Amino acid sequence: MGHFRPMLAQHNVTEQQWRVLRLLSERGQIDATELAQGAALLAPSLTRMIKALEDRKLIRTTKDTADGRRLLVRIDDAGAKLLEEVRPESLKIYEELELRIGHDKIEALISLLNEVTDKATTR
Amino acid sequence: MGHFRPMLAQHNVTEQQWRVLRLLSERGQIDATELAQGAALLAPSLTRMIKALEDRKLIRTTKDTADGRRLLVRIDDAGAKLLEEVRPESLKIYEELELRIGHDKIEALISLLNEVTDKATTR
DNA sequence: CAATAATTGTTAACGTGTTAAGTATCGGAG
DNA sequence: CTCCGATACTTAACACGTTAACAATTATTG
Repeated sequence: MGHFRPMLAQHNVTEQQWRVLRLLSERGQIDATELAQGAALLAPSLTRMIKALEDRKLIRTTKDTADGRRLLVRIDDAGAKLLEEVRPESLKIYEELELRIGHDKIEALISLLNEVTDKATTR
Repeated sequence: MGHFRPMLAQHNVTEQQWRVLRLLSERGQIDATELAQGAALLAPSLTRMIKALEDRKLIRTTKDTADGRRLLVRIDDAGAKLLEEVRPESLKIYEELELRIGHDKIEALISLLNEVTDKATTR
């Protein structure tokens, strides 16, 4: 991820915040729990992040009227704009990494990691 | 590492602190830079940790007389004792993991990770 | 030898990971 | 309808990762 961080830093966004924004861009309006799962964040981290991102108008939140416990989150204009600005460069970095490491090895690594974390978690 | 943390938590030591203590136990007295490299820690993290561990008498430090910039670190009695207490249980956990995942896959994973991080780091 | 550069470590500021405890709301059993 | 457990977050406390700026010491160069 060290390859992406400089680019993200220029936009004052962290890796995790970027992940959250991309997820919101893909899925539209979702609740915090789904967001946490999708972005691989724990609830406390997400709570902090939502505040920060909302202050910067990158996202917007509303309480679910049907279930008062749920917090619905969606991307805001500034967030969508940021993603647009970052996209071309991020695609380029991905391509470079894939070129350097090789598609097969990336697949193999992801597969092994999934298997291991799965078995290691299955107590 | 989630398997080790509960055990380490009982001794009020983090994963990283454990790594530092093991390294000191293996290598004897070494300077902070070597320690940081060996334990995969950045200098600022190590600075904080050294203070914490020294307060708890788990390690001891002295300034290098030959080179006044260097800080020499070695394990202290309480630290060695802690390692002794943790060792049997940690060996057991390693065995369980190896049993569950399989030796070959662990090797394959380590090899792939090394290769990938190497290539990904080479600019 | 003096000025400057490089090395070693520290401090500060911020964001995140992790655990535990707390609040608010929902849902179901009695 | 009420109580009570479950769910969805929030808050707090502490440790680490990361970057940048800084201090102290050593090495180099002119």
